Amino acid sequence: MPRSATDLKPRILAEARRLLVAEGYGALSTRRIAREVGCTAPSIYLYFANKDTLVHALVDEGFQLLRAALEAAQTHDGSLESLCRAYADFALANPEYYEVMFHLGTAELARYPKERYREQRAVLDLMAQAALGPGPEPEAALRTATLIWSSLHGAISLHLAHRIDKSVRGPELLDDAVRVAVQAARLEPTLRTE
Amino acid sequence: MPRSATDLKPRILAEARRLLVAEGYGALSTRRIAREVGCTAPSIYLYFANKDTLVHALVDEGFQLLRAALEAAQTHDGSLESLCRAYADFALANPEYYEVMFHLGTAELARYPKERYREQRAVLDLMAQAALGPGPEPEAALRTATLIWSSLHGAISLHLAHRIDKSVRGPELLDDAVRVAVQAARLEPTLRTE
DNA sequence: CTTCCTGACTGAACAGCGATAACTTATCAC
DNA sequence: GTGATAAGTTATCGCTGTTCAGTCAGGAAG
Repeated sequence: MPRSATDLKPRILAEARRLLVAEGYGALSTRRIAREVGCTAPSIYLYFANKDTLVHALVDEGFQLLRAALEAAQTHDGSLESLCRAYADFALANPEYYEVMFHLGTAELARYPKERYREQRAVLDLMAQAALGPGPEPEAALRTATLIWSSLHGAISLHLAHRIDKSVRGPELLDDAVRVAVQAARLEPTLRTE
Repeated sequence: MPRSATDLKPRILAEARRLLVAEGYGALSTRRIAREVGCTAPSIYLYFANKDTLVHALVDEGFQLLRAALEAAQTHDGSLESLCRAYADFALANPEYYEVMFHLGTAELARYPKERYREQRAVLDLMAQAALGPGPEPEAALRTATLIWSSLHGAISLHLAHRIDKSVRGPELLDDAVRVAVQAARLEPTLRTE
Protein backbone atom coordinates (compact mmCIF):
# COMPACT_ATOMS: atom_id res chain seq x y z
CA MET A 1 0.00 0.00 0.00
CA PRO A 2 1.35 3.42 -0.85
CA ARG A 3 1.72 6.11 1.70
CA SER A 4 -1.62 7.76 2.04
CA ALA A 5 -3.45 6.52 -1.02
CA THR A 6 -5.81 4.56 1.21
CA ASP A 7 -7.16 7.75 2.77
CA LEU A 8 -7.98 5.87 5.90
CA LYS A 9 -9.37 8.61 8.08
CA PRO A 10 -12.51 9.43 6.08
CA ARG A 11 -13.11 5.75 5.55
CA ILE A 12 -12.93 5.10 9.29
CA LEU A 13 -15.32 7.94 9.96
CA ALA A 14 -17.72 6.80 7.26
CA GLU A 15 -17.72 3.26 8.56
CA ALA A 16 -18.29 4.49 12.12
CA ARG A 17 -21.25 6.52 10.89
CA ARG A 18 -22.61 3.58 8.95
CA LEU A 19 -22.28 1.25 11.92
CA LEU A 20 -23.87 3.76 14.28
CA VAL A 21 -26.88 4.28 12.05
CA ALA A 22 -27.24 0.65 10.99
CA GLU A 23 -26.57 -1.17 14.24
CA GLY A 24 -26.56 1.45 16.98
CA TYR A 25 -23.97 2.72 19.40
CA GLY A 26 -23.45 -0.72 20.89
CA ALA A 27 -21.93 -1.95 17.64
CA LEU A 28 -19.37 0.85 17.57
CA SER A 29 -16.12 -0.82 18.56
CA THR A 30 -12.69 0.05 17.24
CA ARG A 31 -12.08 -3.55 16.25
CA ARG A 32 -15.36 -3.80 14.40
CA ILE A 33 -14.75 -0.59 12.51
CA ALA A 34 -11.26 -1.73 11.59
CA ARG A 35 -12.47 -5.12 10.39
CA GLU A 36 -15.18 -3.50 8.30
CA VAL A 37 -12.79 -0.94 6.81
CA GLY A 38 -10.12 -3.54 6.15
CA CYS A 39 -7.37 -2.36 8.48
CA THR A 40 -6.34 -3.18 12.02
CA ALA A 41 -7.63 -1.57 15.18
CA PRO A 42 -4.44 0.33 16.08
CA SER A 43 -4.58 2.12 12.73
CA ILE A 44 -7.59 4.04 14.01
CA TYR A 45 -5.36 5.59 16.64
CA LEU A 46 -3.22 7.11 13.90
CA TYR A 47 -6.12 9.42 13.06
CA PHE A 48 -8.09 9.64 16.28
CA ALA A 49 -6.55 10.11 19.71
CA ASN A 50 -9.00 7.65 21.21
CA LYS A 51 -12.47 6.28 20.73
CA ASP A 52 -13.99 9.35 22.36
CA THR A 53 -12.73 11.75 19.71
CA LEU A 54 -14.09 9.45 17.02
CA VAL A 55 -17.49 9.40 18.70
CA HIS A 56 -17.32 13.15 19.22
CA ALA A 57 -16.83 13.60 15.49
CA LEU A 58 -20.13 11.81 15.03
CA VAL A 59 -21.70 14.00 17.70
CA ASP A 60 -20.55 17.04 15.76
CA GLU A 61 -22.07 15.62 12.62
CA GLY A 62 -25.32 15.16 14.50
CA PHE A 63 -25.37 18.77 15.65
CA GLN A 64 -24.64 19.90 12.10
CA LEU A 65 -27.55 17.87 10.78
CA LEU A 66 -29.84 19.17 13.50
CA ARG A 67 -28.84 22.72 12.83
CA ALA A 68 -29.41 22.32 9.11
CA ALA A 69 -32.86 20.91 9.75
CA LEU A 70 -33.77 23.79 12.04
CA GLU A 71 -32.43 26.39 9.65
CA ALA A 72 -34.46 24.87 6.85
CA ALA A 73 -37.56 25.06 9.02
CA GLN A 74 -36.70 28.62 9.93
CA THR A 75 -36.44 29.87 6.36
CA HIS A 76 -39.47 27.88 5.27
CA ASP A 77 -41.81 28.93 8.06
CA GLY A 78 -40.25 30.80 10.91
CA SER A 79 -42.81 29.90 13.55
CA LEU A 80 -41.62 28.42 16.81
CA GLU A 81 -43.97 25.52 16.36
CA SER A 82 -42.46 24.47 13.05
CA LEU A 83 -39.00 24.75 14.59
CA CYS A 84 -40.05 22.48 17.43
CA ARG A 85 -41.50 20.05 14.96
CA ALA A 86 -38.28 20.07 12.97
CA TYR A 87 -36.38 19.28 16.17
CA ALA A 88 -38.67 16.37 17.00
CA ASP A 89 -38.60 15.11 13.42
CA PHE A 90 -34.82 15.14 13.44
CA ALA A 91 -34.71 13.09 16.61
CA LEU A 92 -37.20 10.53 15.34
CA ALA A 93 -35.57 10.29 11.93
CA ASN A 94 -32.05 9.95 13.36
CA PRO A 95 -32.45 8.19 16.70
CA GLU A 96 -28.88 6.88 16.64
CA TYR A 97 -27.47 10.35 16.19
CA TYR A 98 -29.77 11.61 18.92
CA GLU A 99 -28.60 8.82 21.19
CA VAL A 100 -24.96 9.60 20.71
CA MET A 101 -25.68 13.31 21.20
CA PHE A 102 -27.78 13.02 24.35
CA HIS A 103 -28.49 9.51 25.53
CA LEU A 104 -25.16 8.04 26.52
CA GLY A 105 -24.34 7.58 30.18
CA THR A 106 -23.55 10.80 31.98
CA ALA A 107 -19.89 9.85 32.37
CA GLU A 108 -19.52 9.41 28.62
CA LEU A 109 -21.48 12.55 27.83
CA ALA A 110 -19.32 14.57 30.20
CA ARG A 111 -16.25 13.78 28.12
CA TYR A 112 -17.56 15.80 25.20
CA PRO A 113 -15.65 19.06 25.59
CA LYS A 114 -17.80 21.90 26.87
CA GLU A 115 -16.09 24.22 24.47
CA ARG A 116 -17.87 22.53 21.61
CA TYR A 117 -21.32 23.22 22.90
CA ARG A 118 -21.45 26.19 20.59
CA GLU A 119 -23.12 24.08 17.95
CA GLN A 120 -25.68 23.29 20.59
CA ARG A 121 -25.89 26.96 21.49
CA ALA A 122 -26.50 27.91 17.88
CA VAL A 123 -29.42 25.54 17.89
CA LEU A 124 -30.76 27.22 20.98
CA ASP A 125 -30.32 30.64 19.44
CA LEU A 126 -32.59 29.61 16.60
CA MET A 127 -35.17 28.54 19.16
CA ALA A 128 -34.89 31.77 21.08
CA GLN A 129 -35.22 33.88 17.96
CA ALA A 130 -38.35 32.05 16.88
CA ALA A 131 -39.83 32.35 20.36
CA LEU A 132 -39.09 35.95 21.16
CA GLY A 133 -38.23 37.60 17.87
CA PRO A 134 -34.85 39.14 17.13
CA GLY A 135 -32.85 41.00 19.71
CA PRO A 136 -34.29 40.62 23.21
CA GLU A 137 -31.94 40.46 26.17
CA PRO A 138 -29.77 37.47 25.31
CA GLU A 139 -29.91 36.01 28.77
CA ALA A 140 -33.69 35.86 28.86
CA ALA A 141 -33.70 34.48 25.34
CA LEU A 142 -31.33 31.71 26.28
CA ARG A 143 -33.38 30.87 29.33
CA THR A 144 -36.57 30.65 27.33
CA ALA A 145 -34.91 28.61 24.60
CA THR A 146 -33.49 26.22 27.17
CA LEU A 147 -36.92 25.74 28.66
CA ILE A 148 -38.42 24.96 25.27
CA TRP A 149 -35.56 22.66 24.47
CA SER A 150 -35.83 20.75 27.73
CA SER A 151 -39.53 20.27 27.24
CA LEU A 152 -39.00 18.82 23.77
CA HIS A 153 -36.05 16.76 24.88
CA GLY A 154 -38.00 15.15 27.70
CA ALA A 155 -40.76 13.85 25.48
CA ILE A 156 -38.37 12.74 22.73
CA SER A 157 -36.09 11.10 25.22
CA LEU A 158 -38.80 9.03 26.84
CA HIS A 159 -40.31 8.20 23.48
CA LEU A 160 -37.03 6.95 21.99
CA ALA A 161 -36.31 4.91 25.11
CA HIS A 162 -39.74 3.25 24.81
CA ARG A 163 -40.67 4.50 28.22
CA ILE A 164 -44.07 5.82 27.18
CA ASP A 165 -47.07 3.70 28.00
CA LYS A 166 -48.46 2.25 24.80
CA SER A 167 -51.91 3.66 25.54
CA VAL A 168 -50.30 7.10 25.18
CA ARG A 169 -49.67 7.44 21.50
CA GLY A 170 -46.08 8.53 20.97
CA PRO A 171 -46.68 11.02 18.13
CA GLU A 172 -49.52 12.63 20.06
CA LEU A 173 -47.29 13.03 23.09
CA LEU A 174 -44.75 14.76 20.89
CA ASP A 175 -47.45 17.01 19.48
CA ASP A 176 -48.48 17.87 23.01
CA ALA A 177 -44.89 18.46 24.00
CA VAL A 178 -44.46 20.87 21.11
CA ARG A 179 -47.58 22.74 22.19
CA VAL A 180 -46.40 22.83 25.78
CA ALA A 181 -43.05 24.14 24.63
CA VAL A 182 -44.74 26.89 22.65
CA GLN A 183 -46.94 27.74 25.61
CA ALA A 184 -43.88 27.74 27.84
CA ALA A 185 -42.37 30.43 25.68
CA ARG A 186 -45.49 32.59 25.94
CA LEU A 187 -45.79 32.03 29.67
CA GLU A 188 -42.14 32.49 30.41
CA PRO A 189 -42.28 36.23 31.22
CA THR A 190 -45.12 35.65 33.66
CA LEU A 191 -43.29 32.69 35.17
CA ARG A 192 -40.42 34.91 36.12
CA THR A 193 -42.33 37.71 37.73
CA GLU A 194 -44.94 35.61 39.44
CA MET B 1 -17.13 -21.44 55.08
CA PRO B 2 -20.36 -23.18 55.93
CA ARG B 3 -23.03 -23.75 53.39
CA SER B 4 -24.98 -20.58 53.09
CA ALA B 5 -23.86 -18.67 56.13
CA THR B 6 -22.25 -16.11 53.85
CA ASP B 7 -25.64 -15.03 52.48
CA LEU B 8 -24.00 -13.86 49.35
CA LYS B 9 -26.94 -12.51 47.38
CA PRO B 10 -27.86 -9.58 49.62
CA ARG B 11 -24.19 -8.74 50.05
CA ILE B 12 -23.71 -8.62 46.29
CA LEU B 13 -26.74 -6.40 45.89
CA ALA B 14 -25.62 -4.12 48.71
CA GLU B 15 -22.15 -3.79 47.25
CA ALA B 16 -23.58 -3.08 43.79
CA ARG B 17 -25.74 -0.35 45.30
CA ARG B 18 -22.81 1.08 47.21
CA LEU B 19 -20.60 1.11 44.12
CA LEU B 20 -23.31 2.67 41.98
CA VAL B 21 -23.91 5.50 44.43
CA ALA B 22 -20.28 6.03 45.35
CA GLU B 23 -18.57 5.70 41.98
CA GLY B 24 -21.29 5.69 39.36
CA TYR B 25 -22.53 3.18 36.84
CA GLY B 26 -19.14 2.97 35.16
CA ALA B 27 -17.65 1.34 38.25
CA LEU B 28 -20.27 -1.41 38.27
CA SER B 29 -18.42 -4.45 37.01
CA THR B 30 -19.02 -8.00 38.12
CA ARG B 31 -15.38 -8.47 38.95
CA ARG B 32 -15.25 -5.29 40.97
CA ILE B 33 -18.33 -6.22 42.95
CA ALA B 34 -16.94 -9.68 43.59
CA ARG B 35 -13.57 -8.33 44.72
CA GLU B 36 -15.27 -5.88 47.06
CA VAL B 37 -17.58 -8.52 48.48
CA GLY B 38 -14.80 -11.04 48.86
CA CYS B 39 -15.90 -13.71 46.42
CA THR B 40 -15.18 -14.45 42.78
CA ALA B 41 -17.02 -13.11 39.77
CA PRO B 42 -18.73 -16.38 38.78
CA SER B 43 -20.39 -16.53 42.21
CA ILE B 44 -22.55 -13.60 41.17
CA TYR B 45 -24.09 -15.77 38.49
CA LEU B 46 -25.31 -18.17 41.15
CA TYR B 47 -27.75 -15.50 42.29
CA PHE B 48 -28.27 -13.32 39.21
CA ALA B 49 -28.80 -14.67 35.71
CA ASN B 50 -26.58 -11.95 34.27
CA LYS B 51 -25.43 -8.43 34.94
CA ASP B 52 -28.64 -7.01 33.54
CA THR B 53 -30.83 -8.61 36.19
CA LEU B 54 -28.50 -7.28 38.87
CA VAL B 55 -28.76 -3.78 37.42
CA HIS B 56 -32.50 -4.17 37.06
CA ALA B 57 -32.73 -4.91 40.76
CA LEU B 58 -31.12 -1.53 41.35
CA VAL B 59 -33.54 0.06 38.90
CA ASP B 60 -36.40 -1.40 40.90
CA GLU B 61 -34.91 0.02 44.07
CA GLY B 62 -34.76 3.40 42.37
CA PHE B 63 -38.41 3.27 41.42
CA GLN B 64 -39.30 2.26 44.95
CA LEU B 65 -37.38 5.20 46.36
CA LEU B 66 -38.97 7.57 43.88
CA ARG B 67 -42.41 6.30 44.67
CA ALA B 68 -41.83 6.65 48.40
CA ALA B 69 -40.66 10.23 47.91
CA LEU B 70 -43.74 11.09 45.85
CA GLU B 71 -46.09 9.44 48.29
CA ALA B 72 -44.54 11.40 51.13
CA ALA B 73 -45.05 14.61 49.18
CA GLN B 74 -48.60 13.57 48.41
CA THR B 75 -49.61 13.02 52.02
CA HIS B 76 -47.78 16.09 53.18
CA ASP B 77 -49.13 18.54 50.63
CA GLY B 78 -51.05 17.03 47.79
CA SER B 79 -50.46 19.80 45.28
CA LEU B 80 -49.11 18.92 41.86
CA GLU B 81 -46.33 21.43 42.31
CA SER B 82 -45.02 19.79 45.45
CA LEU B 83 -45.16 16.42 43.71
CA CYS B 84 -43.12 17.78 40.82
CA ARG B 85 -40.66 19.23 43.26
CA ALA B 86 -40.36 15.90 45.03
CA TYR B 87 -39.63 14.25 41.68
CA ALA B 88 -36.93 16.78 40.84
CA ASP B 89 -35.47 16.57 44.32
CA PHE B 90 -35.26 12.80 44.07
CA ALA B 91 -33.40 13.03 40.78
CA LEU B 92 -30.91 15.59 42.07
CA ALA B 93 -30.37 13.77 45.36
CA ASN B 94 -29.91 10.38 43.68
CA PRO B 95 -28.36 11.09 40.29
CA GLU B 96 -26.84 7.62 40.06
CA TYR B 97 -30.19 5.95 40.59
CA TYR B 98 -31.73 8.33 38.09
CA GLU B 99 -29.01 7.49 35.60
CA VAL B 100 -29.53 3.78 35.89
CA MET B 101 -33.30 4.28 35.63
CA PHE B 102 -33.31 6.60 32.63
CA HIS B 103 -29.94 7.61 31.30
CA LEU B 104 -28.31 4.44 30.02
CA GLY B 105 -28.05 3.87 26.30
CA THR B 106 -31.33 2.99 24.65
CA ALA B 107 -30.18 -0.56 23.99
CA GLU B 108 -29.47 -1.13 27.66
CA LEU B 109 -32.66 0.58 28.75
CA ALA B 110 -34.70 -1.55 26.37
CA ARG B 111 -33.57 -4.69 28.19
CA TYR B 112 -35.51 -3.70 31.29
CA PRO B 113 -38.63 -5.81 30.93
CA LYS B 114 -41.67 -3.78 29.97
CA GLU B 115 -43.73 -5.82 32.34
CA ARG B 116 -42.01 -4.11 35.23
CA TYR B 117 -43.02 -0.63 34.22
CA ARG B 118 -45.84 -0.87 36.73
CA GLU B 119 -43.68 0.84 39.30
CA GLN B 120 -43.26 3.56 36.77
CA ARG B 121 -47.01 3.57 36.15
CA ALA B 122 -47.72 3.93 39.85
CA VAL B 123 -45.53 7.01 39.87
CA LEU B 124 -47.47 8.41 36.96
CA ASP B 125 -50.76 7.67 38.66
CA LEU B 126 -49.71 9.82 41.57
CA MET B 127 -48.95 12.62 39.14
CA ALA B 128 -52.28 12.25 37.41
CA GLN B 129 -54.20 12.24 40.64
CA ALA B 130 -52.50 15.41 41.80
CA ALA B 131 -53.11 17.07 38.45
CA LEU B 132 -56.71 16.14 37.81
CA GLY B 133 -58.10 14.96 41.13
CA PRO B 134 -59.38 11.45 41.72
CA GLY B 135 -61.23 9.46 39.14
CA PRO B 136 -61.17 11.14 35.73
CA GLU B 137 -61.03 8.98 32.62
CA PRO B 138 -57.86 6.99 33.19
CA GLU B 139 -56.62 7.42 29.65
CA ALA B 140 -56.72 11.21 29.79
CA ALA B 141 -55.14 11.13 33.23
CA LEU B 142 -52.28 9.00 32.00
CA ARG B 143 -51.76 11.27 29.05
CA THR B 144 -51.62 14.35 31.20
CA ALA B 145 -49.33 12.68 33.72
CA THR B 146 -47.00 11.57 30.94
CA LEU B 147 -46.84 15.09 29.63
CA ILE B 148 -45.96 16.46 33.06
CA TRP B 149 -43.43 13.72 33.56
CA SER B 150 -41.73 14.30 30.21
CA SER B 151 -41.46 17.99 30.91
CA LEU B 152 -39.78 17.36 34.24
CA HIS B 153 -37.60 14.62 32.85
CA GLY B 154 -36.30 16.83 30.07
CA ALA B 155 -35.04 19.53 32.38
CA ILE B 156 -33.63 17.07 34.90
CA SER B 157 -31.99 15.05 32.19
CA LEU B 158 -30.21 17.98 30.62
CA HIS B 159 -29.26 19.34 34.00
CA LEU B 160 -27.74 16.07 35.22
CA ALA B 161 -25.83 15.66 31.97
CA HIS B 162 -24.38 19.17 32.36
CA ARG B 163 -25.90 20.23 29.10
CA ILE B 164 -27.35 23.45 30.42
CA ASP B 165 -25.47 26.64 29.66
CA LYS B 166 -23.93 27.90 32.84
CA SER B 167 -25.59 31.29 32.41
CA VAL B 168 -28.88 29.46 32.87
CA ARG B 169 -28.96 28.57 36.52
CA GLY B 170 -29.81 24.90 36.90
CA PRO B 171 -32.15 25.20 39.91
CA GLU B 172 -34.03 28.02 38.24
CA LEU B 173 -34.48 25.94 35.10
CA LEU B 174 -35.92 23.17 37.24
CA ASP B 175 -38.24 25.65 38.92
CA ASP B 176 -39.38 26.81 35.53
CA ALA B 177 -39.80 23.25 34.36
CA VAL B 178 -42.01 22.49 37.34
CA ARG B 179 -44.13 25.54 36.55
CA VAL B 180 -44.36 24.56 32.91
CA ALA B 181 -45.39 21.07 33.94
CA VAL B 182 -48.11 22.47 36.17
CA GLN B 183 -49.28 24.77 33.40
CA ALA B 184 -49.22 21.86 31.01
CA ALA B 185 -51.68 20.04 33.22
CA ARG B 186 -54.03 23.04 33.26
CA LEU B 187 -53.73 23.60 29.55
CA GLU B 188 -54.01 19.97 28.62
CA PRO B 189 -57.78 19.92 27.97
CA THR B 190 -57.52 22.97 25.73
CA LEU B 191 -54.52 21.47 23.98
CA ARG B 192 -56.59 18.52 22.88
CA THR B 193 -59.56 20.39 21.52
CA GLU B 194 -57.66 23.25 19.95
C1' DC C 1 -17.60 -44.83 60.61
C1' DT C 2 -17.83 -44.68 56.02
C1' DT C 3 -19.93 -43.60 51.74
C1' DC C 4 -22.51 -40.76 48.77
C1' DC C 5 -24.85 -36.77 47.33
C1' DT C 6 -25.84 -32.04 46.97
C1' DG C 7 -25.06 -27.43 46.72
C1' DA C 8 -21.81 -23.42 47.25
C1' DC C 9 -18.03 -21.83 45.40
C1' DT C 10 -13.62 -21.34 42.66
C1' DG C 11 -9.86 -21.40 38.82
C1' DA C 12 -9.20 -21.37 34.29
C1' DA C 13 -10.68 -20.10 30.18
C1' DC C 14 -13.17 -17.68 25.98
C1' DA C 15 -14.25 -13.90 23.25
C1' DG C 16 -14.38 -9.23 23.01
C1' DC C 17 -13.10 -4.45 24.51
C1' DG C 18 -9.84 0.15 24.38
C1' DA C 19 -5.26 1.17 24.16
C1' DT C 20 0.03 1.03 23.70
C1' DA C 21 4.82 -0.30 22.22
C1' DA C 22 7.79 -2.15 19.10
C1' DC C 23 8.42 -3.57 14.65
C1' DT C 24 8.15 -3.77 9.44
C1' DT C 25 7.58 -1.69 5.13
C1' DA C 26 6.92 1.52 1.52
C1' DT C 27 7.83 5.93 -0.26
C1' DC C 28 10.32 10.18 -0.77
C1' DA C 29 14.39 13.58 -0.71
C1' DC C 30 19.03 13.91 -1.27
C1' DG D 1 22.02 4.10 -3.05
C1' DT D 2 21.00 5.79 1.61
C1' DG D 3 18.71 7.55 5.31
C1' DA D 4 14.54 9.64 7.07
C1' DT D 5 9.65 9.54 7.58
C1' DA D 6 5.21 8.17 7.90
C1' DA D 7 1.75 4.20 7.59
C1' DG D 8 0.39 0.16 9.09
C1' DT D 9 1.15 -4.20 11.41
C1' DT D 10 1.85 -7.75 15.16
C1' DA D 11 1.90 -8.69 19.78
C1' DT D 12 0.54 -7.49 24.06
C1' DC D 13 -1.69 -5.47 28.41
C1' DG D 14 -5.47 -5.10 31.44
C1' DC D 15 -10.08 -4.95 31.44
C1' DT D 16 -15.08 -6.71 30.52
C1' DG D 17 -19.27 -10.37 30.84
C1' DT D 18 -19.82 -15.14 30.89
C1' DT D 19 -19.21 -20.31 30.96
C1' DC D 20 -17.56 -24.76 32.47
C1' DA D 21 -15.30 -28.22 34.86
C1' DG D 22 -13.77 -29.16 39.14
C1' DT D 23 -13.24 -28.74 44.37
C1' DC D 24 -14.70 -28.98 48.86
C1' DA D 25 -17.78 -28.73 52.98
C1' DG D 26 -21.92 -30.59 55.25
C1' DG D 27 -25.73 -33.65 55.86
C1' DA D 28 -27.98 -38.11 55.07
C1' DA D 29 -27.93 -43.11 54.61
C1' DG D 30 -25.99 -47.55 55.19
